[in-house]
Formats: sequence, structure tokens, C-alpha cells
Amino acid sequence: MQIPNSPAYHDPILAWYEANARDLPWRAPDATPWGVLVSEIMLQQTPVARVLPVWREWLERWPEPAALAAEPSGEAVRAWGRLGYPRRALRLHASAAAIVERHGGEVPSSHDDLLALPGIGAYTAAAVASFAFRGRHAVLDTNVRRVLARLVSAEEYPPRSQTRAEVRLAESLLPLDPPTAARWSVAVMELGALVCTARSPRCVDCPVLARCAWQRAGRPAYDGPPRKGQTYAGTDRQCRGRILEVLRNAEGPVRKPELDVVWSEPVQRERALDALIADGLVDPLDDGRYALPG
DNA sequence: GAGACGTGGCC
DNA sequence: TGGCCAAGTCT
Repeated sequence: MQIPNSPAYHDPILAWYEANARDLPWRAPDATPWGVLVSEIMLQQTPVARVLPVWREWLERWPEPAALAAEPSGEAVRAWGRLGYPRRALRLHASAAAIVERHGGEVPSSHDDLLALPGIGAYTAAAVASFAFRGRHAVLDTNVRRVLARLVSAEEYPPRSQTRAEVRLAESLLPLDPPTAARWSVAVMELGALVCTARSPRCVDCPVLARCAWQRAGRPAYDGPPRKGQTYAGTDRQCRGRILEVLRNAEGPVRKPELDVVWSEPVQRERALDALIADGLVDPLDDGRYALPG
């Protein structure tokens, strides 16, 4: 389905955003591209409320990429705290180093240069290029995908994995003027986060309710294939989390028994520890102890 | 392209 | 209670 670039969609959503946007620090006028980049990595699969305090600590401690790059990667992992998916901290540290080496310490503004950084995929490259540099890029995150699925495709949820059709649709809806496109992108994301939510959407507050295809169709329930539910208890992921938590909370290197106590099943425990080492999240010392990477 | 990868809050 | 969900990326 092709929808022309249309102010009929743009104006109500942009106006809604002006009136309803959350006052988030990475959206402040004095937010730097580095601050935006850090926020985008932290916000991957992680709610805003949990990101806020950690983001403030990071930006105070490492106000620019060079400051982070100058520290051991383990410090990034430790400061990551309980945000989850700690490989993100490692990749952010590696990105900071790459920014210093390849871009003179300045976060690059081009989508291609951003995409080349570790931990930055299509979404994050588009988000940073848009929100930090006011560029014109299709920003297709889970919020935008859901809004477009409903507003245009009359589906309660978007497909399981992103399709070319979704990308084309998002691009076709992008305002022509780059700064306006950047504003539009963040506005649609915010609409998805606050109104057009996954469960119990607040349609009465929607600025484009009258144009919503899903609404006009009678809000039919999702009838596609079951969406993946992630188990956690008893998994390697939980085991890895326990091990890393010990290391984060320790002052320095710890002995093996201190790690062993967090998981009773030895085969899984060893597998998880080996995987953490392979991922670069844990450093096995010569003296047999374990530490966050140096 | 399916599966791995953390953590916690909500209904 | 427990499944679902949260600004994804990588292999």
C-alpha cells in the first residue's frame, strides 16, 4: 500500500508532539550528538524510566566519546548497571574508540558512518542521524512500525520481522524538509510510546484517529502467527546475568567459588562463563581469578 | 531468518 | 501468577 507524502498525516501528529512530548534530557536543546547516541543504545529494548538515571551518570562521567574510550571497557560494563544486554556497553565503548580513531572524536552525522559503528544497526543509525543532526531518514522502530501498521494497514500489530513494504511506507511518509522529517520521526515514535501502545491503546487521545485504518476497520484483533514470548528463568541468559552481577558489584577480581555460588547447575554455569569470556564481558586472569575486562 | 541476548514492571 | 512488552543488533 502506497500513501503519498501527506500533510494530512504530518500536521496533526506534529502538533500533538509539540503539546505532549515528554521532557527527556537527550531531547533538550543542549543535548550533544554523543548524548543522543548513548541514549539510543541504552533505549534498545529498555524502558525510558530505567535508562534516565544511568544516562545522566554516563554523560556526567563521560561527556564525550574520548572520555569513555580512555577507560577500560570493564568500566563501561560496570556503569551499565542493570540495564540488561551488557554487550551494548561493550559495543558503546568500542564505538567511542572508533569515533576517536576514525572521526576525530566527533560523532559522525552520516547514516553510513554511523551504521559502520559496532552496536549500531539500521534503526539506531537513522535515529542518531535524525535526532542529533536533523537528517531525513526513515526511523523504523517498534513504535513506528506499530503506528503505521494500525494507521495505514489496519493491522493491530506489524509483521514479526521488518519487511521491505514497511520501509517503503515509512520512506513515503517522510516530510520532504529534513528538519521536519526528523521532527516527524520522533513524533511518530512518541505517539506509539504514549498513545498507540501495544496493549490498551488510548485511541481517544489520538490526533489521527479519524484517519486510522485499523479504527475504521473496527479494530480487528491480531490474527497473524503467534508472537514470540521469551522465556528467561533457568536460561543461559539468566545465568550469565547472575555471574556478571557478581563482577559488577565486586571491587576487583574475584575467585571462581564466588561465581559458582550463583548457579547450582555446573554444566550450564561453565558454559555461561565461557560464553561471557568469549563475548569479552569477562576477563580470565592468569592467577585464576575473574574480572571485568580491562 | 530464526534464535540468542538482561532486566523489571505491568495487567 | 506469568506471559507480554520495552527507542534492536548480531550471528
